[in-house]
Amino acid sequence: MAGSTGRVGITDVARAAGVSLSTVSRVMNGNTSVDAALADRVRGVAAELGYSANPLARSLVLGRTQTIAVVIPDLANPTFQSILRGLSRAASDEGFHVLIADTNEQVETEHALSTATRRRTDGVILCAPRMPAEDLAALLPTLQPVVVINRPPQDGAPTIAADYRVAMAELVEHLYGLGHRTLAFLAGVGGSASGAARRGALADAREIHSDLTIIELASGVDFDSGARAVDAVVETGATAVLAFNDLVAMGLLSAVTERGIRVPEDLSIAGFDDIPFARYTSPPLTTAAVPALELGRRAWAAMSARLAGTDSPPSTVLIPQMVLRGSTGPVPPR
Amino acid sequence: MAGSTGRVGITDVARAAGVSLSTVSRVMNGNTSVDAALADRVRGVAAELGYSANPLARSLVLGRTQTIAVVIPDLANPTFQSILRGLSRAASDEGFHVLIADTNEQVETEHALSTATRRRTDGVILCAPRMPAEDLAALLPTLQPVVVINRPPQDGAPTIAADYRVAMAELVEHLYGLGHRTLAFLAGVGGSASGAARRGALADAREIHSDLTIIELASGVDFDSGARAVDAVVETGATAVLAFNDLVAMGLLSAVTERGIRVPEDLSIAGFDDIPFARYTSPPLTTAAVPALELGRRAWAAMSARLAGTDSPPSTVLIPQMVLRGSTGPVPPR
DNA sequence: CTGTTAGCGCCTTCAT
DNA sequence: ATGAAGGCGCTAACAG
Repeated sequence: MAGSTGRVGITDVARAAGVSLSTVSRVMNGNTSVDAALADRVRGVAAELGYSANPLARSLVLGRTQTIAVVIPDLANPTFQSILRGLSRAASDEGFHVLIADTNEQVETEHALSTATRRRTDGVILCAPRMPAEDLAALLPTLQPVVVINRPPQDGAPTIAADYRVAMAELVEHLYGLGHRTLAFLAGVGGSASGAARRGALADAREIHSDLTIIELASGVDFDSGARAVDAVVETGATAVLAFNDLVAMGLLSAVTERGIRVPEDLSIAGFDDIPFARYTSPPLTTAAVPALELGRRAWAAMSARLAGTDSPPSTVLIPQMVLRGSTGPVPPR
Repeated sequence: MAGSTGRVGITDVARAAGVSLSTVSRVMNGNTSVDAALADRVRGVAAELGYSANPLARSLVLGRTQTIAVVIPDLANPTFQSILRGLSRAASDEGFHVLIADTNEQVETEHALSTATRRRTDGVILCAPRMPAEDLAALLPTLQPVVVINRPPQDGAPTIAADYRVAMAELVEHLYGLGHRTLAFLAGVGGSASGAARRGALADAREIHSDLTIIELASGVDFDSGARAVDAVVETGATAVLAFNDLVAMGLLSAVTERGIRVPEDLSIAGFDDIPFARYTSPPLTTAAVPALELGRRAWAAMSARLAGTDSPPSTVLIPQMVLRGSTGPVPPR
């Protein structure tokens, strides 16, 4: 293939070094059964010609690509960005490449996209919070090896998740402790696993505190939906708000401030996730710190273990840490 | 290969349909020269067996992977995130996959990483703001097809860039118009192309306004470096600050507010980029809106054109729009 | 219109 | 220790 493609192939090296293809291949793969002197010569020639093996051809014959796929719902969401970053760096440290698939919050495309990316990679790391449980269970076997992020434990796939439920419970207790008895919950988009976990915590809290009212309000998962919820929130008469995430909290905080409502004097607002910006709003946001970077790292570690045949824990759960900042305070006197 | 790998290959389909490999291949590739009835039967069998062509094998023989590589300096930077997102969605719309390479701000690894990713893809989109110009020029030919983001026009590679210079000039004029005569510039990390552009605008401004003093201060490109710069900024006696980017501006804003310095009454602060969070600080940040999503889209469009053999403009420049918010105001009376 | 025959570039038995 | 040959799964001439 000499000059045909412009790229130098193993054939060129073999010819230039006066050896066979196999020898070059062996040398390039560090096979020690090659005479040291010969090996050196081959390496010299390879270096001189700037040769390195075509990864595509290697992938085909070896059946591995040194690449993994990461499927995430929305590249614009800071939490997924952090997961991706943790993942990407960890994988890169072990010489793996990362193919990203942003499903753009379209649950319908998740199946096709993960299947498609799987075929060009050695495995997929799936972050699909809203895929129905049965669909997920049916999809997993076709994706092996696969690791799942932020879903309950699964059969045949390691799971890395943050415990949204205990974190939410902590947040509620925090507000209850401050004297709040009427809470609004900006519920985010329906059908997500972490949403169900949050809701579970709220149900528990209502059980525990009979004098606690929590009003669930529909919302999206971004700034705008938080800002748009302002009227609905005010109408509930709640003295504190649990936002689905920090984005929603920030949107609400901004809209509420424009209305002249003071936070936390008139209204307490708690976010969720602790995205990097949460500490820079004013007041800074009280929230639950989901360890997204670590989630990403662990997801890679699980994948790496599966690829190596090592077995890893079937399910690891990270506990978000509540971080108290200025956006929550005592219930206003009435 | 029937059950050997567990995957169904073209051979299985051919056998099951009682036709040759070529026929299956033709059908799967929409080659119309196949008898309609036969084609239907083959499609039926393929569907039944859940067959679809192995992308690796196709890549090897076709010489294309339907994948592009994106090299970016830091996945944690909101601007690069937006570029990536715009890129990823545009590419995905045309059926292309995206391999990401986060160089983690290590200029030394940019060369190796872009070369490595190039070999598994059909082209690379390079975002390497701090790579020395000569290194870039030398690297480009080896990466073809390649498109470059946020660098001056290059030989043999389309360039998509925002005009940091005119945007910075606008910001300076804005502050000058408000009466500010002593400005501090938080200069970011040295050696970046956009940094040079910013500095150029500052030099111009000093030419134009002989009564204008701009003091350059070292800084990083993130929150912390902005916060850390607070003492140095105060020492300069500047009444307004041009931060390298919104991150730095937000860090400074936060630190300055803690000091009891009021923004913009005591000090004006301007950011750069208009990241999504810039409008949610308090006061909201005056900044220059770099159209990062659009940068990403255009970069893909340029790549797509090169891949198709179409020619695209060798260099497109987008003008950031200044957006005036609350963090800048009239110079304080003295 | 369909089947047969070469590869794509590389790794890996199998001989020697 | 080295070379020759086969094949990874697929597409693209080349025949019929």
